[in-house]
Amino acid sequence: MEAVKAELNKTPRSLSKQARRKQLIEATIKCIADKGLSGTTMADVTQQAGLSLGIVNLHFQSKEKLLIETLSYISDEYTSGLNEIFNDDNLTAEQKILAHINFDFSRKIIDRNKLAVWFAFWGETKSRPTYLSICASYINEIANNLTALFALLKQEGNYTKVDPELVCTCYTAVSDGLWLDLLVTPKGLKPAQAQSVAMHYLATQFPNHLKTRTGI
Amino acid sequence: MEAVKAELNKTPRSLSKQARRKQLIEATIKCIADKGLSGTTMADVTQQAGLSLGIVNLHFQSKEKLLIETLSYISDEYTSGLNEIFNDDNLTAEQKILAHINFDFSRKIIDRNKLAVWFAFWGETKSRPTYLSICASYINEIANNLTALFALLKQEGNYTKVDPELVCTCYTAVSDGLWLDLLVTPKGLKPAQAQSVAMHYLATQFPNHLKTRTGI
DNA sequence: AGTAAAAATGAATGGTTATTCATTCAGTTG
DNA sequence: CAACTGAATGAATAACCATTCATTTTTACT
Repeated sequence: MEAVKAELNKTPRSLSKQARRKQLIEATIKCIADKGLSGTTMADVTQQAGLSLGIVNLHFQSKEKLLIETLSYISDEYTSGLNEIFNDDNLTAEQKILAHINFDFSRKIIDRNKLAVWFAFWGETKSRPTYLSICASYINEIANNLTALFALLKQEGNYTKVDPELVCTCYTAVSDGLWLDLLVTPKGLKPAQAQSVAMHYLATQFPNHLKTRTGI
Repeated sequence: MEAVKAELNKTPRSLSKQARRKQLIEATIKCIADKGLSGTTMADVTQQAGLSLGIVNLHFQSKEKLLIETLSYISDEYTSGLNEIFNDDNLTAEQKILAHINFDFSRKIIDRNKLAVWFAFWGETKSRPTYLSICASYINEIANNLTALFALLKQEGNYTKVDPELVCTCYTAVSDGLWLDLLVTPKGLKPAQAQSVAMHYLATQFPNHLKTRTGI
């Protein structure tokens, strides 16, 4: 999240500090996936990182701050990936939508450890407003961008009956619901299947642009 | 969940025992919504119920068992409501689907306290297989019933291109995703809006039977 | 009313865990 | 190489919390 600052401030010391924080955040992701949010202790995290017990407080002051940084970390990864797509002037609206859906179901994003972290935090959202506030801003930003893309495609393809805002809400819900499926998997949904389900929905709205793949 | 047993075994004593368990489970739901799964202590639950500290261990043996019973409680409420619809021989396939969607977004079900509990447990699912096993069986049962209904409607309406299983997966994802929206609500989605989003999806598949309401 | 059984209470217990900080270790500089 | 600086360690601390159980209260039945 402070990658830029780290780049500029490039003494070996501070770089290593950045790296250590990242190492601890990634250990935290692993622990939350393995033991749940309530089940992860400082001892777990530091052991997972192969470091000593006191290290988290040294770098993050408190457990709570480590958790917040962990949520920010995966939020940033997701948002910045999408922004790259939105801001790529070489892509048409259709291509951006395709890139978006590809990204939503790419290995990097639907990694089950990270999904477990997402849902662990969402589950605590009502009781911890801080967690919500980290997500709230990016959720709205993405929704606005996506709605704009759907509006463009509507114009381009003369889909007079399409309501871009509705499609955005519905697509986002499909995507979130499929993420949950991928995490929970009693049915054993595979990433590629999940992606084609999402695609199937968009194809109902923009049939001339997007074709559903065969089968699920 | 053992309502039947309680009915048969109707001494005042056992009825009261049943009632006390329910009281504690409902206090637990409130606490999980207010303080999160990790933040809920025995003292919180018993205080919320207006009872003494030791009462949970008396009725549930342990905190873990209380949590499991709480998840079972809301699972059963959901499943039994849906089964009533599925098993109602007076309804056509179309009516059952409509009843299903109405139920999915009824006050009783999308109560934010209960949504918070659903997501709290789903967030821990990967690390606690017990939680998953409670949900897994009912998830598959509902999916089978719903798929069958979609297959019926397909036949009835000659929707040759509809894939009932795909529609079931997608509808379920939409519904789950909207539940998340209703819990998190940075956009402030209202229950009625959520329902019409779900309806909008089904209308893309069965346009002659289901009409989307105007606006979201 | 009297008694026995069941339910409820909450102080005490013991285990767990976040945080602190005196000490050790490693890297840098003159 | 010696002195210095900041990172890392982990034993000790203090707070928290689930569980236990001796005691009290309520209920059921005679």
